[in-house]
Amino acid sequence: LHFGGWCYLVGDLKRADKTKQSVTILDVARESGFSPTTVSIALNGVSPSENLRDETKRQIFETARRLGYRPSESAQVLRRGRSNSIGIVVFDIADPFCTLILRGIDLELKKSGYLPIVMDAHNSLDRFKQYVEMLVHRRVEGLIVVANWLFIKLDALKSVVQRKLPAVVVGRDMRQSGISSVLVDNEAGGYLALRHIYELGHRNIGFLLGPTQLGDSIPRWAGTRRFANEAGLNLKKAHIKRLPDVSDPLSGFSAGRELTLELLQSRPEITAVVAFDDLSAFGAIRALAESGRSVPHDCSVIGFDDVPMSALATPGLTTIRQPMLEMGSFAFETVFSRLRGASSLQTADARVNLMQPELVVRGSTQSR
Amino acid sequence: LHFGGWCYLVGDLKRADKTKQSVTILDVARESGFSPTTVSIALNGVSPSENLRDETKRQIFETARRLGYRPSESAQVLRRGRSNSIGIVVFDIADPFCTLILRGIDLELKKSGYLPIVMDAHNSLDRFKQYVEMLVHRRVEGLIVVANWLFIKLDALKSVVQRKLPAVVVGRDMRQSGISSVLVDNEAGGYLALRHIYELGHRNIGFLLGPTQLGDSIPRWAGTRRFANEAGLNLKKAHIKRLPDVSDPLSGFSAGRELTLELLQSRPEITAVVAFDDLSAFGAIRALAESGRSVPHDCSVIGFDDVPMSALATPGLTTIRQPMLEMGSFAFETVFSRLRGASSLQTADARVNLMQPELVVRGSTQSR
DNA sequence: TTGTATGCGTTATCAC
DNA sequence: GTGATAACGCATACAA
Repeated sequence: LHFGGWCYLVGDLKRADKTKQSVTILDVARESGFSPTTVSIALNGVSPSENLRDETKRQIFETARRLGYRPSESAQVLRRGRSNSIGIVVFDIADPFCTLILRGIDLELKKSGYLPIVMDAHNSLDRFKQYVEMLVHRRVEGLIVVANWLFIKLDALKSVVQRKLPAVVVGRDMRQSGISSVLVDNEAGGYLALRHIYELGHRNIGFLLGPTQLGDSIPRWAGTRRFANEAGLNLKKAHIKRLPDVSDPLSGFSAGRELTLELLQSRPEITAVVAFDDLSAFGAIRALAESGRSVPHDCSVIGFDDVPMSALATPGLTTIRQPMLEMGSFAFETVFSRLRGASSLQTADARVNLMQPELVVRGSTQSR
Repeated sequence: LHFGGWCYLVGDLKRADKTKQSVTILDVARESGFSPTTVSIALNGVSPSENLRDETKRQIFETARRLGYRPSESAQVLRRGRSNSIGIVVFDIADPFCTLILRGIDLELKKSGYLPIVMDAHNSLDRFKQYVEMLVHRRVEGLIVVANWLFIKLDALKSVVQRKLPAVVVGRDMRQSGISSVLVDNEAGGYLALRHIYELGHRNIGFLLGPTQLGDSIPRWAGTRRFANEAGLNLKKAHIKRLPDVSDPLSGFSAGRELTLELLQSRPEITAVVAFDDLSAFGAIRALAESGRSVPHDCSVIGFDDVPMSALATPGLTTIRQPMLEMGSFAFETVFSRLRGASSLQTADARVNLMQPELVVRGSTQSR
């Protein structure tokens, strides 16, 4: 059904010259014969819409559909005073870890009708702060931060806290900033990793610890030590290396490689490496290959995260899986529930939600 | 400098009860003693702003800064009639290929002042169409599609074409739909891949071809055949396998593995595999390992794309690199230039921009 | 049950 | 050089 022009009624000639951008609620009103108010009420299904005659509603919907009417986002936002969008700042969109969390967020988000505004901080703290400010000024109604690497400045989110914006950080414990977090249970994961290696019969085990600045490092290592204590395993200092504090995301690989080379030189008796994460595990595997050892025959390696690559490498990397999709979905739900309950001013005490990790056994570990 | 309240002038009492959301241009006007018009002119640096007294400008800027004034996005959009945003639909945000292109886009985009609205289609054509419609209705001023896998429906972008929205597709040739594309030169890449393997002395070479539905497959294979012709190499049909048409992005790995297993069974004399892409190359490597062959000692493998994982695997994967960052940046520039020249109605003939691939030699290939 | 009038914050037009 | 005014498209209090 096609009309030539858009109905020749009063007032139309005035704007007939300016190329009509898009069909507004006024067009629907004129075309359907009702007032803009009635149209708005009917279309939004609000207030006294249940009192509208069914026939009226039908006509209005029909007309709107026929004209292809879509409400103007900016007009709605301006009028309602709510931006209808939530901000997402991801530390590194090229990091598969972040990417899977993003997808988890997206899965829930799309049901909610909110528009995600996602910004990629490129591993730069400056850019991160800048983007947070930008999003706050855009009046996003909530904020999700997807963190991976180093990221310590507690003040970077202060304007968010000040405005009591519903916010959550995935991958970092931000309690101290007064912001809720969604985290994997690093302690449990560290425990699982060593237990797996131990149960395979390994006793000479090298360890690649996380950078001191990274919040994950401490509990992960604590979990590992807890298992060692329970099992009566003696962790020798010379078998332990720590990844340096650097913000380059690829550094995990090269640092893992170098530290493993050192380890192998001083302690060639090692038959397993417990790496801080998958990236350093891949570095370790590279180092082992370079020093003529094969994985898993000569040495087992276990990682942490379960990035997609871990399943695709040969041998597949045994690792401790973080439930990234679930973490993302949960993060959104956290923000969303605060959005819903916005009226009842929840004190929104910053809480940390721990997700359970899971051992994924692949080809890179084998019994001794 | 802090004021209690926001200046007690006419009309203020009226709204003094409603909690003031944010500082508007009226606040700046009152506070600085000028009219909203003047403030707007000064702040935007438009029209007769050069005629404003320097002192006036200074005062206005100072006041705006002091009050922390930020213009309301929605009001600007509503008034100017331009959304100030461009839409980006990515086929699979969990695909590192897409992700790097996204970053390339972002690098240019952030300089431009446009807001990116990115949508993740999750490898679903339905969702893709839905998102395109959504973005069009949101009145984005331009559109970038980041495609990776199968994606053939030409009509999915028809509303974009109809509205003559500046648009570009990265990773797919969409000339037939009347949309410009940014692509790697697949023909050249296919040529480079085989030349490398050939120059290493391999003559019994297995091939993993791309799915028939995927536009990249044909030119890539054509390039390979061109080199074979020039070198007088006879491509034996039994050495050639084709990946199936499926849309699951991980299928490349498993299909690559299975086809390579078949290949090895029927043609054990093979000493090199030219894979369609990195994912199928990793599948091939897995298959080789499973059948007791080591890479590169017993068999060389070359991929295509250079996803980040290729550098991290052990051995590193030799591959044909697509300049993904550059492709992303170029894509944005294409859209942006059409945005700038919007007035002069460029017929915007759909053109295809080919980017040159590059051979990256790593550990997975070795001379025979 | 439906219509009128108003304002959200900004900018463009025009008058002074 | 600067300011009054209207309008962008929509939603709502209030009137009818």
